[in-house]
Amino acid sequence: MKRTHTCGQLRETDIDTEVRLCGWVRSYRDHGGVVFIDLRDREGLTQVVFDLPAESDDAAAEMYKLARALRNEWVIAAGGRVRHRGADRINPKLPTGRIEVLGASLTLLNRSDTVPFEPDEFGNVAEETRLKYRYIDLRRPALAQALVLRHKVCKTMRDVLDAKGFLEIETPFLTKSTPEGARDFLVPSRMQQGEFYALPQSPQLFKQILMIGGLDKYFQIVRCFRDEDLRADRQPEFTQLDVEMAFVCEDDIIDMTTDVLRAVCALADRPFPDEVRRISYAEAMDAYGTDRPDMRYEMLLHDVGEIVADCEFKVFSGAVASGGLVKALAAPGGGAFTRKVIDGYTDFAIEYGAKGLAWCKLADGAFTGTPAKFLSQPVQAKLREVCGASDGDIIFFVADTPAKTNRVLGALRNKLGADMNLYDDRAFAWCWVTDWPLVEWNEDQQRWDSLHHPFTSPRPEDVEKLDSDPGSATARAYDIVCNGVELGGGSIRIHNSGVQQKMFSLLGISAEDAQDRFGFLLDALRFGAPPHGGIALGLDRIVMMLCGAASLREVIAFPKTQRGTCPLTDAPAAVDDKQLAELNLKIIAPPTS
RNA sequence: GGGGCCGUAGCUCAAUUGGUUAGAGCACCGGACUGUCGAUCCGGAGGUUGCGGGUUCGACUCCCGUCGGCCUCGCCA
Repeated sequence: MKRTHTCGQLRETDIDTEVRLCGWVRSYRDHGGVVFIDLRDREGLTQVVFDLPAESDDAAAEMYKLARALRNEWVIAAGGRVRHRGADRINPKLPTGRIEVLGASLTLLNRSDTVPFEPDEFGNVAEETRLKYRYIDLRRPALAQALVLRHKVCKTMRDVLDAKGFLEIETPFLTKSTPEGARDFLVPSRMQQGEFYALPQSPQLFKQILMIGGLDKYFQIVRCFRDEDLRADRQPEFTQLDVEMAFVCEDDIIDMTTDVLRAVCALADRPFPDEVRRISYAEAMDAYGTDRPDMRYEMLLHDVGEIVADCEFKVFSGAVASGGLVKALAAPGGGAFTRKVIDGYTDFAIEYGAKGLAWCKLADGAFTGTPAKFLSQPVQAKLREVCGASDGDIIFFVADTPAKTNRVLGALRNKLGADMNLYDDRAFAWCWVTDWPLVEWNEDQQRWDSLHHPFTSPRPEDVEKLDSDPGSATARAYDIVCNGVELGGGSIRIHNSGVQQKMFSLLGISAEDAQDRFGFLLDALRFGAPPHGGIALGLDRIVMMLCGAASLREVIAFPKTQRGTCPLTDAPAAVDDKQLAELNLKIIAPPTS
């Protein structure tokens, strides 16, 4: 039964070799006197030919009969000699297209029912069907190749880090709920009834403990769990490359990460810059309106508050007067946008929370649009200059609270960039976002929230600001961003118990609460914790980007639907009463379905 | 929790203003064919139009509800 080659392997140099291939019938072409079988495995496709046998040869006749009976997705082993196809029979679409195997033996290993869909590159099968029959979908070359790439990415990450002296160390999946950040997945404990483990949102605290334990230079390719609503780029379980080092500062982590990413991009044949640009959080927000700027194109945001502060257009001047932010974005050539297109952008802005979207078209040296008549000539001139706009362009304005203005106009910039084809789809624009604020004020909860997480260190010179002016304290945090997608983030951690306690108290976590939830960390920090820091990279997103996929589901073997279900296994599902009884649990409100 | 799109044969889709027998391609079954390569040709079978209710002489089509999928805002690093 053993195969000698894969279906993607044979070339002209293999001509006259006796081979044996195993795989799935992707298609069959029965010409009566000759039968072609396209045999597929995860490596590729090879054509096997069966010629009409001599009448006297019963064994060959039997084999030929079987060859004619083969159907799609049946599993076979076929042996024979490799031969050239002949100059006029070459299939340039296949890497193996210059050769074929002349079938001399054929074993039917298994039949297949008629498949619900053909696992080929044509067609467009409903996602749910693909997930339900994932074993068929996985035969699709694109999906198989994404998983091959994923494997190679993981291997490269391990090789690079191993060469740098890192240790891969596993951390628990059954751990403690720390209700910071995302919602936890909970696991009831049988032995400690009424108590729950939580699946880790990340191994954050364990890797810090490893540093304190002296196992500096740790990494792990690890599953993380977050019970939040799904998106195309968000699954409830996802994989991180998690790294932590002791005795380091920001540049050490950034350099290490850059080396990893450079190797990963090289393996996928993707460009990676010699030097990754760095941009501060403040600059990113100012010019791009987001903390994950898409640098594939310019078209920057401009703060025009000062220019319009005293203008007659109350939407602008009113926003400035009440401490808001007025920003503008000039779209080159946007003067040609129809009313319908502009209305579309207005709806888009409203989706993101804007009250509306003001715009002015520039033509013949003048502004048109709602705000135009309230903007004096000098104001119009300044807007032109600041936005770098000229006749034929359109300027969009958003006037709101600083956070909302940035959110809306930043999102609009992304949409315009895509709609107007402002960048090459194959471009990769990397940047590090640095100098993050340590905390931000949460208006709803009336408290400070950490931007990164509560274990991120402030800059040493900013520690005292935790008391005086927390909002102005800068964190030793950094995010790696590519094409407007956050691919990872990390920080230098707090390694001083007192500072950590101060941080908790700033975040409104009482001393008792802190001790209850993070006591083990606070204890550990008192027993010789070295300075340390690290980063976590989103593996799924990196692979998704490298293969240009539109969804995480294209790079995960067994992903969940948007409602967190698995059509293959039908998870999640009800459990036996016996199982519940062992856990001393009772379902009090049965699902209303 | 909100907004949007979608659900018709195994798969991908079509079906006029609400109109009489719901069509096509692929897959499947039977047949033909000695160089195809998403083979071709001839024939066949295949449907509770997601589900439940309603309006109507008549519903794939309109209305209400419900289930499911995808995108997205909120949420989430």
